[in-house]
Order: sequence, then C-alpha cells, then structure tokens
Amino acid sequence: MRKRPGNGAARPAGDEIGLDALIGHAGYAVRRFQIWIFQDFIRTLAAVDIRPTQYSVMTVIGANPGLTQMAVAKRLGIERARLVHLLNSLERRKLVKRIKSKSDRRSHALHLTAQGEASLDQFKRLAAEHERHVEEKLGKQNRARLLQILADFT
Amino acid sequence: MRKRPGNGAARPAGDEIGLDALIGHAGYAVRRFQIWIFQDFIRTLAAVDIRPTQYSVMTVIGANPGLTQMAVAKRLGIERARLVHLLNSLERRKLVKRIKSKSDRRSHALHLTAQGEASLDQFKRLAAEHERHVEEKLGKQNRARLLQILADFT
DNA sequence: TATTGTTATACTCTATAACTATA
DNA sequence: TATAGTTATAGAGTATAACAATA
Repeated sequence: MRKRPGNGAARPAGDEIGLDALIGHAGYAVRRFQIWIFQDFIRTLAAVDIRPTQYSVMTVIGANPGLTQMAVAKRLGIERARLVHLLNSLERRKLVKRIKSKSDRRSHALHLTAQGEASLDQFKRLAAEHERHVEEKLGKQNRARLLQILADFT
Repeated sequence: MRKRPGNGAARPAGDEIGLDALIGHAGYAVRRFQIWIFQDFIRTLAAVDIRPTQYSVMTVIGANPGLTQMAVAKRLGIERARLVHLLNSLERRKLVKRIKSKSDRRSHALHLTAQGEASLDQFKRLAAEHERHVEEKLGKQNRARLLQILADFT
C-alpha cells in the first residue's frame, strides 16, 4: 500500500516526485545541465588536474598573449580577486607567467610558459573529447542549436 | 599606436579579445548563461529573499507534501548535508516544517506551513516574472527550444 | 583621484567523512 | 549492517571592502 502524503508519514523515495513549477523554468534545466557538463569536464581532464575556469583562463591567455589581469577578468566574467588565486596556482605549476608591464607598472602582462603552451595543446585535446561526450548526450543537432541560442552570452 | 602582444607590455583592455577554443565549448556558454539567469532570478526575488535553490526546494515540497529529506535531496541533486542547512533556514522563517515520521522514526516528513503555502504563491508569481525576463533575452522560440533540448536533465 | 593587483572576509555550493539514532 | 539526518571540514566560486603602488 502506498503511503498517503500529508499525514506526517514520510513518502517512500520510490514515488514519482513532480517538479511542478520548476518544469517551466529554464534556469532549473540550465543549472542541472551545467552541473552535468562541468562534472564531465572535470572527470575528462582529471588526469591533468585542470578545471573549467583554469582551462578558460589559459585558453584566453594563449590566444591573446600580453593581456592584463583586469582584461582577462572582465572578458571571462571572473572577479579580479579570484583571478589572483587562479593565476598563483597556474604560475606555481609553471604554466603561466606574469611579466611586469613597462608602460604601466601597475599591471602585469600574462603569458603562457613554453610548458604552458605544450600543456594547453594537451588540455585542448582532452576538452575536445569532453565535447564529444556532450554531443553524445544532447545529439549533434541539439548541441549546435544550443550553442547558437546561447551565443550572446559568451 | 596599438601595443603588440608578446613583448612584456600589457595590452590595453579595449582590444578585442578572442575566445579561441572556448567558442566551441557548450559548457562555457551554458555556464555564462546560468550565471546570468541566476543573477536575474536573485534580483527579481530579492524583495522576498529567496534564492533559486530555496525556491526549488519549496516548490517540490509544496507539490509533494510528506517527502523525506533524502527524497528531496535525490530529486533535486542537492547533497543531503547541504539540504539540512537549507531546511534549517526555511524552518526558522516558518515556511517549512519537519514532522517526525511515525513509520520510520529516522526520517522527517516535509511540509509547507500555511504561511509557506501563501508565500510560495507569491514566489511563483515573481519567478514567472523572472521567466519573462528570460524569454525577452532569448526570444520566445529559443527559450522553448532550450527547454526541449535540456528536458532530460530535469 | 582613479586604477591594478593584492589581501582579507563572508557567504554559497560541492564533496567528504564521521557521528547518532534508528531500522 | 545499512539508512536518515546531522555536524564538521575543505575547496571552489561569488561578492565585497580595503590597501599599496602607480597612473
């Protein structure tokens, strides 16, 4: 016999649990998907110990050498205070270097080290593997549509 | 004169900064969008001080009275340890109550209080307003497509 | 005065582990 | 033994504020 709800008895976990209003909220689905996708990314790049944010920072520095910390922070929507710690970690691992700017001595120009360049190539191959997981999960067309719909947020 | 990158000089922030490989990653766009959508949700419900996770917990309890904490945690993908604190906060605000289950005295049956029911109605109206912001931002069709593409993750 | 990088604090969230009381 | 709820801790991420050096 199924328990009736509403009388102080706990419903067994096997019952189907409706989401009610959450079904109509894009934010709920997006959040659940974002968690899934980050977990897959972290798992796929676990061997090289690189997380999504670290990957995004290295990719942008690699494609735009000489950027300041402020420029990277603004472009990626990361707090500048947070970026300090991220860069400390990447610098300790000899993947990124800060170079004192001569034109504006308050700021640092960011570059990948030689090792950072080589590592980033490897990270990109693994990230591409992750992206294939996404494609398998969503379907090729749906993934393409998704990227199109969200293109403004990049 | 534009600074050339790669010589230790910082690039001015005004330069266009390419995202390189990030452009092809669904996770990057999804993450940026998820941040935007949560910020809008938090802003839209700021007057009632309800955040997305709190809203999702109250909605599920409201639609499925008597659920155990484990059942809610599993359904929404929240850690049970995290849910304890969320419920403490909602219980302090007299929105939710825990009732000792008689059939299994380890567990609690979760219910909205009368005040919780009334408040949830208000939260849902505000959340619907937030959802209209999403629709304005994405376009009606794109929002519908997005929900369809991500339906498996709810 | 304003900006860049830094340090520090507080709060949210994720991920664990261990404890208690029950089953 | 296993499970539900709880407590605690550590790390990531967000949001601030304040400070030193420099503009």
